[in-house]
Amino acid sequence: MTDVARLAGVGTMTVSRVLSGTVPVSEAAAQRVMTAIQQLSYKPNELARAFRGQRSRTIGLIIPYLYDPFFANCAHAVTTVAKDKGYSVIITTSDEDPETEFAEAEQMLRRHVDGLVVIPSKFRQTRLTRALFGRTPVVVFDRPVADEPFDMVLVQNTAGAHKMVQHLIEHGHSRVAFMGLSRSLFTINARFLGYRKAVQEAGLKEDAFFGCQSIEETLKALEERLSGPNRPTAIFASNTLATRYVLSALVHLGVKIPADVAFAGFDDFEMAEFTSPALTVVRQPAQEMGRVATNLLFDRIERGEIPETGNRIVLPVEIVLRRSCGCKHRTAVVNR
Amino acid sequence: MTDVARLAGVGTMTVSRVLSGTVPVSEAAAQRVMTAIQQLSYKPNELARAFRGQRSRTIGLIIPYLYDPFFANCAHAVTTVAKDKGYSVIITTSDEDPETEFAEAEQMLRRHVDGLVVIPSKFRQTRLTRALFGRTPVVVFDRPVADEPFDMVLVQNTAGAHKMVQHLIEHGHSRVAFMGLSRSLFTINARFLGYRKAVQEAGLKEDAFFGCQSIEETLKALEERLSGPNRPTAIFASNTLATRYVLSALVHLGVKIPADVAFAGFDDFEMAEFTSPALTVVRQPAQEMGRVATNLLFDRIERGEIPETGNRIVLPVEIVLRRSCGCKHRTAVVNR
DNA sequence: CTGTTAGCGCCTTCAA
DNA sequence: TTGAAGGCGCTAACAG
Repeated sequence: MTDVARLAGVGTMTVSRVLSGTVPVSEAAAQRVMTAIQQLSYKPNELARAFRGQRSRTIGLIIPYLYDPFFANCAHAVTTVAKDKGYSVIITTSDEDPETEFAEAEQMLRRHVDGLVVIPSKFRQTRLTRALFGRTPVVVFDRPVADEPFDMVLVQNTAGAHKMVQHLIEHGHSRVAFMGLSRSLFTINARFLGYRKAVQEAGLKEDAFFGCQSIEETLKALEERLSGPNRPTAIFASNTLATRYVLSALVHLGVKIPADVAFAGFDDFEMAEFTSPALTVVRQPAQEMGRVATNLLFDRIERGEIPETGNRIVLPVEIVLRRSCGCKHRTAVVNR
Repeated sequence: MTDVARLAGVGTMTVSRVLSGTVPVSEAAAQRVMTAIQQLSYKPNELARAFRGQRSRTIGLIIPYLYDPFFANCAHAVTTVAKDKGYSVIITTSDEDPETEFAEAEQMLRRHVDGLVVIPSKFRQTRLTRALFGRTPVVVFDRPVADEPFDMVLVQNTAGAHKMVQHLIEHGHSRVAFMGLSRSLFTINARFLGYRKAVQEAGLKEDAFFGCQSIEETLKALEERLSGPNRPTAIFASNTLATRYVLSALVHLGVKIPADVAFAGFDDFEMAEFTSPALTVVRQPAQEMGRVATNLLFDRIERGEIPETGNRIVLPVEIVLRRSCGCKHRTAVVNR
């Protein structure tokens, strides 16, 4: 910058002012500065700028995994909004581990990000607290943090599952099994609650399995159930991973969908219409959620305010009726 | 830091040394410093550290999209390796646009990243040059940059496609169609070259379509071909997007796989075994590629060297034989 | 082993 | 409208 100033025959402050454009600078000086910048191909040092100023123009993004298409879609929206705002994004994965998440959040704070967007790890185990972040705004999404006043953006997990299971019941199924990973994941638990509500309302018995950690365990659980006396006639898988394991098990067991058992899942994915049969699912707006969360964060950053009690925004889901539930018609999308 | 030093009754340098751990500090002083850090819950300012020192302990990652599971997997590996090394990752998407890519690369340079990992946008259109980056190491992967001495990590696009198409031909197909997005994408073109080689070696006629930009265009192209005189009996789709569009078109046209036409794709994905029928594909090691590229980058960063001519590492692909090609046996993976 | 000095590049403050 | 001074938090280099 000193070089630019010297070449332009002005002080460094004039260069700074030309760059920021906030304070009036004479036309002539501005011209000379611009030329000098060109000639020297001067690049402002954002590190120094962030260090000196109050803003790093960087936000942090913490998600469980990037290889999961759902989280990747969320992340895509975050990076897109940030780019539009001229912000950089520091990204990291927590691997669903509260300790990693905590350490990564601290690291981002040490890097003085202007704000964070986080998909928190396991509910009631996450160590993220409002106090940890001081005056740095934070928006959590997809999953909430218990008892902390963060802004949060969620989807209708319970209502979506409820509606989906109702649909299965309307197909005449009286034994619907719920397949999930773990109740310690907020979304899975919320979906389970929707499942339970629908089942209870219909006067049916609930049958939930929370051990879909691997193909093997899922297969074992399904094998038991399907050979037992209260054989389920429909299965609701609470996320795409569970869906995959369930489908694998069903193929392995030679069970036909929807003839032998009907199937519905939570979370749509690109190939869902080409599976055999096409899958009926609850579709959640992954990118929309990331976008809303990030916009909310920028609101907070721009206003410099930390809310006493965070907003809670709940986005609607859609029911996508394909074939696995037993529907005969063409694919239909039902808005709630 | 001054506060910590005062509380510990030492100079700031001692605090700095305790933190970095590079220079010996007396046991007693170190203890007092640690206690003071605890008490004040002091957090080093990484921004200042990066600004002052030579290293920002940050790398940049530029990929076309994050919503594409293949790229997301690549990104996952990059962030994982970086985390292991104690580095942060600034991520951004180029949207396959050379201008955006260029601007984002400059932005990262202004942020003084220690190195960059990039999946370059369109071949021969990308504006990334060695000169742009000065002494900052760069590793490109998945796709090369023409005429620039970057380190690059690729997969066997041509050989994989060649082998896959050979397999189709071995099934007795004499008219194999190639479906792709655009020859301006390096990978698609490389796969096309493998296709062409296999077709020519078998003395067959090539039939390639490069307009799979949308379902509609793909449908139109396929409709023409399948109703024409030289109806293809097998289709090779050169990436997952093309696969999706082709499957959609085939469903729409009521064409049965593999009875009416056989099918094979490039790039495996999680649900490929549950499509109808299970898809035969070339599997590329997405995470492995990201891992290798990032390790290579850290090598460069640690050695502080910019290669005159970049390394070119080519990773092997696998052929995953499922049902869509016409194979009757169970899924088999063939290493090349 | 430890402290002092100095300065990274920028921008806020103040004075001209 | 412009420039000079000063300092953000940290660490390399040099004393001690």
